[in-house]
Formats: sequence, structure tokens, C-alpha cells
Amino acid sequence: MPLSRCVRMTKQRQAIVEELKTVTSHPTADQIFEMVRKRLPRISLSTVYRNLETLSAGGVIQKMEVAGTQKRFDGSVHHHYHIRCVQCGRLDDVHMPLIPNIEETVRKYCHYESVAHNLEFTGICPDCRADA
Amino acid sequence: MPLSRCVRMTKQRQAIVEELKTVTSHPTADQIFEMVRKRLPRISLSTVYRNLETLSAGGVIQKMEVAGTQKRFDGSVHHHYHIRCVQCGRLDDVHMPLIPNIEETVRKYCHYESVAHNLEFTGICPDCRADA
DNA sequence: ATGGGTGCAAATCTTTTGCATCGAG
DNA sequence: CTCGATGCAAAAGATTTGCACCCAT
Repeated sequence: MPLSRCVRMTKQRQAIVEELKTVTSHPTADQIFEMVRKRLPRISLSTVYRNLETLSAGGVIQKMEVAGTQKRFDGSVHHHYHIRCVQCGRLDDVHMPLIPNIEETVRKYCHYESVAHNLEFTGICPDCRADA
Repeated sequence: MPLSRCVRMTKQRQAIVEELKTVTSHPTADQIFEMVRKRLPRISLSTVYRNLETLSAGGVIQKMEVAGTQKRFDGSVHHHYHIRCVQCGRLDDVHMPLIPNIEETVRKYCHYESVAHNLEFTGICPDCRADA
């Protein structure tokens, strides 16, 4: 039960998790704020920020390690790759198999420990391609 | 001659490029500012920001696509992978061979065009490991 | 000489923090 | 009850922008 890592399950935290699980996009903190706000009009942006940190630290949601000016969050916890549109910033999942054994390869080339990997693709998304 | 893409080669731009080429680290804009400042004490931080954008757009330097709060830049233009310490934020090159044909694989799984890839590893760097 | 580049300051955008109050356990 | 969580406002940190002056071409 991953929720156990949160000391208290407040209605704000519950709403954040639930809203995040309803979308397949990878919203930023302020997008999540707008989503949750419809249910809890008095929630504050700082509560959203604080809880996104808490919840991802507790493994309930995932803080994404992607380039860009804003942090992004993912309601799905399993490891998968992403592709980002260099034109509009849109971010999609890529449902391809993970590269096997790559962590072992890295260890041969540097002296870091407990290595994880994160693969991000960039390109032009279908919408931006259509606009051009 | 990649420098040609810059309309004018000012002494500020020259200094930024030269300083960036002297280091193998991946400095942030303000670190580059401090480096260049020793040569051009009157340069402003906004000039550094503006020129890092211009120079990377022109292919003279590389704007790095990595996670983190600050943008990072690389004097080397060739494609290579990076590893980031989750504890101290340090960023190193990983001198392993690039994954071949991965862009082709991605095209089978999504409808983006002109896809590039960027692989980032995370772990604990030797220094932080020693501290623990 | 002229239009892009610069330096400065102010604005913007995202995220974090201090603090009094609230409410889940 | 108690202490962690919240809301608000203010601060902090990174980056961008407006504008008058400067200088590379």
C-alpha cells in the first residue's frame, strides 16, 4: 500500500492523486492545480507543490526527470520512456520495451552507484507536423 | 564554420565560446557568467543568457536537454550521454557508445517526426558515496 | 551609418518558505 | 488533543524583456 508513506491522507492529497490518475498526460504543477481546483476551490498552489513532492517521495506518483522549464508529474509509477515535441512542448509516452541491461553497461564507464536510466526522445508531434 | 550562423562575432560571444570549450563540465548560465566575467568584467548576465541561446541555436555550442532547475551548456557539440548525481546534482559525461538505430524503433511506437534521443543516467557519484 | 548587440533594471515565471490556523488520527 | 497539513502572502531563484546606448560590419 504505497499511500502508507504519507503520514496523513488529507482530502487535498486524495484529490491530487485521483486527478493525476485520470489523465495520461504529464501535467505540470499548475495544470494539476487547475484540475484539483474544480473539486477543491480553496486549495492553494503551494499545497499542490508540497504534496506533489511528498507523494512522489512516497512512491504514490512519479516526478518526471525530463528537460524543460517546469516539473512534470505522472500518475503511473511504472518506468517508461517519453517523447517531447520540440515545437509545442507536448509530452507523450512511448510504449516500447525498456532497453535491457543498460545500467550494467554504464557501470563499466563511470563510478556512480545505483544507476537508473531515463530515455527521452524529441521530435515534431503529429499536430505540429500538420500545422506546418 | 559554425560561427558563421552568428550574425556578429562580438568579444562577449567569443569569450563565452572560448570559456565553454576550456571546461569538460557542463556549466549553468550563471557559472559561465562567472567564468567570462574574469575576462570581461562588465559583461552582464542577460548577455550571457541571450548568447547561450543564440550560440546553441547556431550550433556553435550545445544546450543540454537534462532534468534539473537550471539549464546547462556544453562546449562540445557531439552527441553523448550524461549521468547526474541525485544527491549533489553533479553532471558527468558517460563515454559509452550510442545506442544504434533507436530512433527507428521509436517511429514504430509513435507518430512523431525527426526523432532524436537523449539518454540520461542517475545515481550516486563517487564523492557522495564517499561522504556516506 | 545602421541595425544587431549590450548593459542595466525591471518584469516574469516557477517554486519554495514563514507563519498563523486547521483538522486527521 | 497534537502535530502534521493547509492557505495565504511574501521570498527566492532562474530567465526574459524593455530600452537607451554602443560597436561590428
